[in-house]
Amino acid sequence: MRGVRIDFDAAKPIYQQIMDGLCRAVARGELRPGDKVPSQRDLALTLKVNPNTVQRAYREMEREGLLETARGRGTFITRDRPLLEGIRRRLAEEAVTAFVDELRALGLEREEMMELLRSRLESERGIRRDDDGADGEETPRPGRD
Amino acid sequence: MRGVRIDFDAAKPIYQQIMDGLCRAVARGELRPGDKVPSQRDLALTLKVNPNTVQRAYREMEREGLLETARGRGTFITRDRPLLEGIRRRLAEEAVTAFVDELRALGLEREEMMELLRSRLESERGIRRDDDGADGEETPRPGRD
Amino acid sequence: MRGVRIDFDAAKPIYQQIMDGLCRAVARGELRPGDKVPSQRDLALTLKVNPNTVQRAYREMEREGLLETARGRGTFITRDRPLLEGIRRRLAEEAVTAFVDELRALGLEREEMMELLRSRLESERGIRRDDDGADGEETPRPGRD
Amino acid sequence: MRGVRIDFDAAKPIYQQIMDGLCRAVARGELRPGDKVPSQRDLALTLKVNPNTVQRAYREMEREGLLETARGRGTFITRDRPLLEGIRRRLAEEAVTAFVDELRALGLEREEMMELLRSRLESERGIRRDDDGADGEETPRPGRD
DNA sequence: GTGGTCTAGACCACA
DNA sequence: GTGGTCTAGACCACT
Repeated sequence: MRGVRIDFDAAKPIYQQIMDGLCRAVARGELRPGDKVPSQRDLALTLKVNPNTVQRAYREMEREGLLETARGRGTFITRDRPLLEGIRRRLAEEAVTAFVDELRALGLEREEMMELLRSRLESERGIRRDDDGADGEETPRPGRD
Repeated sequence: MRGVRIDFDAAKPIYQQIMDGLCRAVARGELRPGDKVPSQRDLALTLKVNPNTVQRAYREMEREGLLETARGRGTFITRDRPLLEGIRRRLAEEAVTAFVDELRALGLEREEMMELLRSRLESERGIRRDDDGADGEETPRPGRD
Repeated sequence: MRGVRIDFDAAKPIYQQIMDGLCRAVARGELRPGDKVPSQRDLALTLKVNPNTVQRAYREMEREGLLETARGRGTFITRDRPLLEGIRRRLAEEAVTAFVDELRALGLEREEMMELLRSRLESERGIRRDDDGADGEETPRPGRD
Repeated sequence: MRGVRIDFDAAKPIYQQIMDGLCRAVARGELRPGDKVPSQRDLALTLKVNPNTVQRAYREMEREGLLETARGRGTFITRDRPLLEGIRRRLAEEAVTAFVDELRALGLEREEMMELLRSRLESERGIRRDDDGADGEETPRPGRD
């Protein structure tokens, strides 16, 4: 859960930011099938948001099948691995679609898109060196609780 | 303005969808510096939206410098080419940033991102033929967020 | 919306009672595809519940596809008639299933079930005379009939 | 007690599921007046639930008069046959009430209700053969821990 | 301590 | 005026 950061000024609602954070934590393997996620109250405290907001995020994710709640015991990552993998796939596909659609709408050709991405990844190579943590991604995490 | 499609169920506000559509039309060269854009009333009619909504879109774009209003004569794309190019650049950069950030959050490496994009562009090569390349909206699904 | 009554003492959450009431109003044809449903605030006032509670009911029904919201204009019954009919069918099927399962668990045979239902319908024939339309509740709570 | 199945994901509290299961076992004659029921510990083990949960179920049933505890000897089904029969009757009546109310809310007429039930019983005739008739819960869902 | 429901009231964005 | 989000805090039920 280390990677979840809330941007209170973002256009995206907080509860969706929480969902995104959790989805990605699972996609990255930081949270594994069957793992317990923080209690609504705990997560609310650490993120400094209202418990209701966390609850909404959890509820929506339960609807998607990502989470399962056990009355009085807590909330858990589903053990349905195919579903988890499907979510990861879907998120990646959506990212590609958004990228390609947007750039095509701007009139870029295939080669330009590839080049744009390549140069970005290249230029970031140097930058992302010391900042591992400012972004919160890509670092292997220790076991929780 | 052919490429502007309004999705009334999308999460994104309609006035922003209009702004996006216009920005992209300019970026693509479909609308050129100094061109007259449709009157607010006309655009509202063709898009079947509330005139207030078009007005808001135009107002915001005027604030950005993209549009200029000549009282009594209509509204025009600015002739400030650097500004137009800047907008295009900004949109493209934002798209790359969103793409890279999202995929990194999912744990993908540089090579995987490149590969993902390449395969998508490859697979689309045959498919996209009839639909003019003027799609421009991320998710064709209704209602969700 | 006439049939929606809230039982604040029922075990079933209020927002679900609202959902039930609306579903049934649609099933009965009282609300038709494309109809506008009361605004969250209005319904909250008439039912004397908190607007948030109505909102939750609406949100869940939107998720089910029964409702559609148009930004700033209101909330509407979906025009997807097959879906509506499907909901009606599902509700009826679930009722039958619950009935049969429960009575079978009590050891009743087919004929007994039929007889039980017949006698109930028979005995109600006289009672239900004046109160038609003022029903819409399912709770087997005290003080009825 | 063979018929008691716990659905940990169901909306209904586990202790009530236990109560339901026991009530029905008695109603079906599987458990007879004066019979000893499993100790709280044993039942908790076989159902894989928390002993507290079984305790609560037993406590509530004792309150209803269905169970009687003989200190040091165990817990027994009451010998009060009228009370047992009353419970059975009550459960059956409640089932009928729920059924009729729900279908009426959907706008069905008496004849349609009868027909709906008849067709269901008919169609099940062939299917139910192997599974002992001891199902008793509405929605069969997976999910365990 | 866990999640679930509900209220009251605030603020925002959209049409 | 419409729905959407969020907070604060209360109370409940289950384990």
